[in-house]
Amino acid sequence: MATDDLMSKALTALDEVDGPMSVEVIHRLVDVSAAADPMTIREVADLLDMSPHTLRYYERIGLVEVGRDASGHRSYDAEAVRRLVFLTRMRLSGMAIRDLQHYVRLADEGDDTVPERLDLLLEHRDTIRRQLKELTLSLAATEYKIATYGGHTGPSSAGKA
Amino acid sequence: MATDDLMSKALTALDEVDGPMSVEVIHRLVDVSAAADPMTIREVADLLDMSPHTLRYYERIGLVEVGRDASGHRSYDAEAVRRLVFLTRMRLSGMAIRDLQHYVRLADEGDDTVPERLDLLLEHRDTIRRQLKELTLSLAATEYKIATYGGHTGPSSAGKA
DNA sequence: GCTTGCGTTCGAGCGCGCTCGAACTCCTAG
DNA sequence: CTAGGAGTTCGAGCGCGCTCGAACGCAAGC
Repeated sequence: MATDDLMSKALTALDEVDGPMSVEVIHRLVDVSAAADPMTIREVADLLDMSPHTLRYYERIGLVEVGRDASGHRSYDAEAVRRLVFLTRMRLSGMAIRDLQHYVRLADEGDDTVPERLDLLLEHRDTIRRQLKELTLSLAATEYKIATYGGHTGPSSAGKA
Repeated sequence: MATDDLMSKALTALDEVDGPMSVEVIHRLVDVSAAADPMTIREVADLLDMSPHTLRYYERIGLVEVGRDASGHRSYDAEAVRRLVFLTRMRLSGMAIRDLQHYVRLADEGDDTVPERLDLLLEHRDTIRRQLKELTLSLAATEYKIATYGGHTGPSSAGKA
């Protein structure tokens, strides 16, 4: 499959900014959260850069099922983590919680719903593409404005304040 | 100035999808709302793809000043339209209303605040770049998932339903 | 003249996606 | 034995960005 294409695509998007997080992000992206053993809520929260509050919220609205350990604490297995990685990736690209609930419901209904899920994904892909275009325009507009203000349009403003 | 660069950049982002709106969008982008004479709220709303409600809201929270005609109706002059084009462009790239209020306040204070405005723009530019990366990752993830579901990763799903 | 339609002001309401506080349980370290 | 810290459940609250409804004004067309 064209996984390498996707990878290189993703990697080219990672030049410049951020730097040290690129590897981590790629791992998250393809859910190489490999680790077999269950994680605590804190660990998952740190991994996905979200709060434990939000993780509990996602569970309670039915986005993910999470087991408990002996003392009643949440225990996120590989499956749960995988799903959460996917969910946060979709959230980051603007998919509504409502739609994720729909998707998850379909996923839980089994293979019969693959076509419908595929449709949802294709639609979302188009949405992302539209967003990319809008953002690119906004970037151009912002850089244009920066130029009129006499700012240089360098790689980053990181070292300013 | 490097306006042509920005233009071609923006244009390359417009291939594929949408088609007929590209010219319109470019016009909006560089606020070639050229038209000298004032516009009605409906016209501005249509131009910017937003509701009259929202335009009134923007005015009331101080983002833009709008005059009235003889019968008390809003009359958007070129300046107001230019500002609204800019504001919606910033909104589309995720700048918070609060920040736009700040920016507008600075703009109304005169040229002394140009450096601070420049800072805000540089920061926003970086934000947009981060978003572009996140979105690109999400797109890769989505296409990956589509592939695992057996979908072809063509240019668009437009002709499906 | 009267309706229709688009505009006005004002304040309230809403959907989204968290976010928080209270009250409680459990484990661990000192 | 006790204090601290991290987890739990439950329901309520909040910030954002609109969005709407009510009551009204004005101007054009039948």
